[in-house]
Amino acid sequence: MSSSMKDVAAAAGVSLGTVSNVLNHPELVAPATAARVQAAIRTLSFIPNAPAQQLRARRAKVLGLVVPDIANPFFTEVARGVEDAALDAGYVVILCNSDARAEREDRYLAVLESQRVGGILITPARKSLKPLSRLLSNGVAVTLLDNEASSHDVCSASVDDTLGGSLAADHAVSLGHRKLVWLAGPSDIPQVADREAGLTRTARGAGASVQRIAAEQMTAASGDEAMGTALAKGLDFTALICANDLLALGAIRALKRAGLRIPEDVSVIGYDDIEFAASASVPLTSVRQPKYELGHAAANLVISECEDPASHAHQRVKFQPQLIARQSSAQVSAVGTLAP
Amino acid sequence: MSSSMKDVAAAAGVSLGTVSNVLNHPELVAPATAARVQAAIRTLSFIPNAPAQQLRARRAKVLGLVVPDIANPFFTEVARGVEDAALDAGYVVILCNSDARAEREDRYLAVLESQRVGGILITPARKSLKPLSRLLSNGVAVTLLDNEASSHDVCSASVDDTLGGSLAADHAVSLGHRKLVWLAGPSDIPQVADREAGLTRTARGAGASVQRIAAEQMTAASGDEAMGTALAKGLDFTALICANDLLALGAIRALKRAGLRIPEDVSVIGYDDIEFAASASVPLTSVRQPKYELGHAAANLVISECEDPASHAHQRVKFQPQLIARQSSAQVSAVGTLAP
DNA sequence: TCATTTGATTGAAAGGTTTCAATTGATGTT
DNA sequence: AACATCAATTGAAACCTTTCAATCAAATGA
Repeated sequence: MSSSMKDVAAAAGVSLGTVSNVLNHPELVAPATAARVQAAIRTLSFIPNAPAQQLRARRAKVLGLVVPDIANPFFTEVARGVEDAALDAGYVVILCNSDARAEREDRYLAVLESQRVGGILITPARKSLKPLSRLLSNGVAVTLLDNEASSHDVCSASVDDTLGGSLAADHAVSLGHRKLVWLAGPSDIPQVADREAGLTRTARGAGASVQRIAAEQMTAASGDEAMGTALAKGLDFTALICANDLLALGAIRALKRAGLRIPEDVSVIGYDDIEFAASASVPLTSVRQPKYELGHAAANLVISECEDPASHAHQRVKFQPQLIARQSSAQVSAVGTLAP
Repeated sequence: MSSSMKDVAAAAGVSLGTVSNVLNHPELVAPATAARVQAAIRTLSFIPNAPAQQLRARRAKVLGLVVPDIANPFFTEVARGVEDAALDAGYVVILCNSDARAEREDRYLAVLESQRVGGILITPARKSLKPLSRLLSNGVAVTLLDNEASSHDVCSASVDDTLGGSLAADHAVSLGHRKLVWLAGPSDIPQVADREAGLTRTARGAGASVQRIAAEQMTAASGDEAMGTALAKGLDFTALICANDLLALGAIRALKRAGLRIPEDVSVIGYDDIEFAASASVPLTSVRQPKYELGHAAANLVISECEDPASHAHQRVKFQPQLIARQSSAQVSAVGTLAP
């Protein structure tokens, strides 16, 4: 059905090599010939066979995008940025949700290796870059997404999470809060660890206390559960800072169930500023990250490495977060909140 | 760097064909030989070259997923279903956001044709299947996603949108509402048209009136804008039914800005039941669609066609929607709402 | 023992592209 | 008229896999 360069060559009465030259090195071929070949391409509606090109080139114009969960609006927007950059450069994106599980991540990395993708954008499920070393030594371009590179053989695009944590703490403190609760996610997520570090440093520096709660996953359901459990045990605080907006949305549900008013009894601050933060039951104060830009920048980094590995210098792009104040946070009230 | 079957053959002291047989037809090779080959595969950590396999097979174990916008949580969940089914079957998914624009969709279809993908899952940007005919005649398996097939050369997986519209109308009517507003999206989206048809038929059958407003896109921003404009012009209604949840979330913002209370002054009903519907400023009554299942089923349809095109019979899988009542809808109040 | 069957392995071809050394034909130089 | 130069085109090899007809060796049957 679909025609090959051989068919085009026959139709135009030239050799295979010439067709290839028309496509890849037009300056080498006589204008008249080129026109004849182009005409043949159109009449046969020839479309190049990408797998054959990939076989020849030993690298595919394909990127693997490995994220914990595309259902998290943060990553959804990042993905849009990645995809737009990829399409512009003639690349295609394979979507890989690791569910933050090492086993599933490994499975995908093997698939991507098999596909001979040119580059991988990954928000790793674990700290070590070991699982990526095979790929790296095979010349696959790897860029860390929303993680800062610690080693020197990869690029990274990230947002300053320490600063973000600090911004959240500043905001709470400036509103008079001194008893903070930090709703963290799994402790092995580096972004969460950085936010926590920035938060606690800034909060304690300002004389505020920080109690730590951990949710099992970075989801609303998990945030609801963790907050519910903590409230049941008793908790003395006036502000809640969450590792991301999904946790915050879940936590708000738990707080409301416990009869607490937001922001009168508790101020809540999220992280990411997902689109739904603004339409939440209480519009959520949050630390905004430039999500689309993050994805776009990361994709451009890998692509540039793919296109010209020799002259590529690894880079670390770091964006700045920004605090967006909404109704979920307010001046601390005169009366304290519940004790056990 | 990375080793080929040739290397494995050399290491194991057998021919290329034997290595291939170990991988694809193990029953043909002597156990001892097989073991030797497997050992070589492990020591060389051989991973098959997918592009070469694809070239040979003339079809890649790759699916194209073409959706209007992955940032819409509805499609995000659908995508998760697709991806999980694909991974289980050893397929990989290329993510394509068409932005509901024909031009971008066409661009992606060309890319997917070039990639020689085995199958395509698509929520088309336009009614006609013309743009897909090339693919179809090249033997690519196509399954319509969230659209019912009208022709007989494709499978489809969809949700009964007419019923969904009807459920929404029933709900409003049963709460005593007689003046409904339908906040539609672009009129060329078939899902929206079906929902509207079900809605108006049921509503009028019950003696309720339906006024129509249209948003330009299926996004919260667009819903906010359309609702705001309509309210400014004056509107007499007690219930608002929206073509999807994003529109509803946006419309709620506009309603609140106009000083209307939900559900006291206006009942609002969404569509999709995205995760955030429950955490919205007013928990949203919505028509739930089995999103993950939809994606999963659609992916399994294409995959089964890819695997065995000969014995494949095209199918139309249709899911049932379900109304989820939350706080945004309530019994109509004694007093009417605002008139111009 | 020879012929036949069975089981295991091999070698070569095909799939579509790109690259590069080699060839052709024409133009310009002496 | 013989030669060098240059532009345009060609042919073949390589990328890696799968398939299938062909080969080989051992075992079975007569």
